[in-house]
Amino acid sequence: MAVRSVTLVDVARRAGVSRTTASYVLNGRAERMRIAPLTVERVRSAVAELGYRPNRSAQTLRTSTTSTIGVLSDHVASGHYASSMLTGASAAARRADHLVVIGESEGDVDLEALHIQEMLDRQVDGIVYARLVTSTVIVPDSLRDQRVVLLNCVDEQRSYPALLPDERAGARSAVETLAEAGVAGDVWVVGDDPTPHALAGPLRMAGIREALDELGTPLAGVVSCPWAARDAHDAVHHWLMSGVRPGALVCLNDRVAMGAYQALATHGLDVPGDVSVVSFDGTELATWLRPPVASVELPYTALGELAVEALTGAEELTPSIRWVPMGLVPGRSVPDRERPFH
Amino acid sequence: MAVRSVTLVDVARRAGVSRTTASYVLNGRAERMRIAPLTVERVRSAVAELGYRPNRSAQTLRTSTTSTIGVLSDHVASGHYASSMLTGASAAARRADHLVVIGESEGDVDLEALHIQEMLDRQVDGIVYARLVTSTVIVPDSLRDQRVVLLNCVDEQRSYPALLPDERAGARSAVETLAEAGVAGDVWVVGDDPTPHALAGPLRMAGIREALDELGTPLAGVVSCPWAARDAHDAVHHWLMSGVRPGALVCLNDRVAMGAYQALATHGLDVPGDVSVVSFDGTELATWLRPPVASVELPYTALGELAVEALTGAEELTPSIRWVPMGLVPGRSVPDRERPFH
DNA sequence: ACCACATGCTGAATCGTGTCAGCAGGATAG
DNA sequence: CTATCCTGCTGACACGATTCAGCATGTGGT
Repeated sequence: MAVRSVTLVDVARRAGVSRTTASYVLNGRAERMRIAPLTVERVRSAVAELGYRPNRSAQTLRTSTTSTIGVLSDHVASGHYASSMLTGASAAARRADHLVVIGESEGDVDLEALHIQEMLDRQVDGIVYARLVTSTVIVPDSLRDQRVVLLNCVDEQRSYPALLPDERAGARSAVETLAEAGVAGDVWVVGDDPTPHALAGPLRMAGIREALDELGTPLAGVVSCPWAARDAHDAVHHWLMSGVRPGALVCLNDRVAMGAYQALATHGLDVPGDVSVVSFDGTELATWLRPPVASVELPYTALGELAVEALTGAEELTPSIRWVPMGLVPGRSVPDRERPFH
Repeated sequence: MAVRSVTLVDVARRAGVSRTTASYVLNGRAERMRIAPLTVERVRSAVAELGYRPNRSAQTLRTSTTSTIGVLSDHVASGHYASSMLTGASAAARRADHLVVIGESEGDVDLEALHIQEMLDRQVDGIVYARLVTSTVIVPDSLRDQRVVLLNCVDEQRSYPALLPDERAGARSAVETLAEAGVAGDVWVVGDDPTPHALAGPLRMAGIREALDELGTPLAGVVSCPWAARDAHDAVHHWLMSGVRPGALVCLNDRVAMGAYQALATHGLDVPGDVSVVSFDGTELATWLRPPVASVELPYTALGELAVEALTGAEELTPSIRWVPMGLVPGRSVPDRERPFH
């Protein structure tokens, strides 16, 4: 701070060349500008000896680029998993020599506007507009004409590039997991579509129905409840009281699966002995249950990475939806076909 | 982008004054510089009419300040709760008209060094050096002479200001919760200190022991296990097999509590009817258990806020540890004295 | 001997702002 | 009438980089 830092002039002086030449070397224009290899070498070693680091603000002032990506989200944190989106974003940013600045709107439009203003003032090179829960959004006008990628959401006009988890394919793989294990008996879904703008529910349901239909074993039914552990417990508990004995449960998220586990235990039903269970989200919670539940993973890390890669890459951004594959976090909640009685 | 943005020159021209005068007005130096009130007004309205926003990079180039705080962490995400630290940081930053840039080192020293370099290159006004798990750290040399606040960690030399959860007081309040509920029978701790540099375990143990000693009912014993659901289940399960019947369990974190719940259920023990349970961390997991477990909350949001406030504030940063209070997330895992039988 | 051309480099303008030093002109003092 | 002071403003340099246009010098062709 106190010591005046090394500037390009210092480097140039040390290398015995002009500032211009030094600049060309550092910006990889040495070739095109016909700088002699020997001179290039002199500049390079001057940089190394002096520990020169370019002043980012000065560069920004000239070039209007900052090597910075803004990530704007309604809730960075609250969702246990969503924050791994930041992990992905941060990693991708580093690879591209960028930095990530974050803004959390907490669902408040005014707060969001302020964050956007701050980011634009700082001339971020691109903005990731993210939602915790997959949903349809109205992108603020202030982002028009900016480099924007929507993460886990889409705008109604489809005028921005968007990244969404491929829930449909994910749902199919959940059903396939059950099929491969040779699950006998009826397959039921637990949960339903809770909020109006949320997209995951319907897509998951569609994928499940499709896959089951193709297998010739249509969905036995749906136990409807909000996507929370407590609600799921109560719903499944009452449902089991009626005497139904399902072969498998497809829980629409891990918290629902947790509630279902609790209810199954109360009724003396063993997982996977009596009932198989698969779930969605792939949170750590899935691994904490006994037995761990097989869960279709929300690809938050990949979403974060892909979004930042799109923004830092040179390619044009085209408005279109990209469906990001969901992996399966394996569990012991489905019988193992190889060793069925282990 | 295409349209050249409004600069201070435009404002000055419109107000019919020099750039200097406009600058003085905007920096609140009008008074000291004896700018006539009428002139001030003219500049103000020119700013409003033109929608002028100062160019941050140009300001930085002159002043060497960026109104930006860097948050450097080993794992922003993986810990379900830690990310609320970012929520706090982001909120506090907004209040101070600052922005937060993040860097996740994933425990890799080289990666950390790169992130630090990027942040220093961008001349952040301060850095929050954070750890997911409370621990003793060695702060990289590159941060010497920078404005740094340690969050959830301390350096051995105690040469930086540090924020730590007040685990000791938190542990006492956990025990008090049990005492107030009139818990009968022996109190046992589940868990132990798992990793060498982690600080939370010993502090929690110390607080628990102190509080119990003061109550005249010393700790009955410790069921030792790593801080994970599965390990806790196995440990508690085996322990219960030996016939012990505890009055209350103090679980050293929520995942341990989850494992303990599973084992208690296997042995037909009811919470809180047969055994009371309190826990630490205050994650959402605590609320998902049946019944929800009372848990001493890690104050991540507050830590984030306080760290950023310290860095954006004008006060000197003094090397010292500040213990941040931990709240109690209420649960139904302890009998309610008012209505003991529900 | 002359022009054309390639080679290897540099001078100077520019980005938008902050701020020191100083300048006109009127009021006041001696 | 001159010297001094205050009021209200402005000129010009600096921050550290990028980049266009141009300037010597050598080299080959006719």
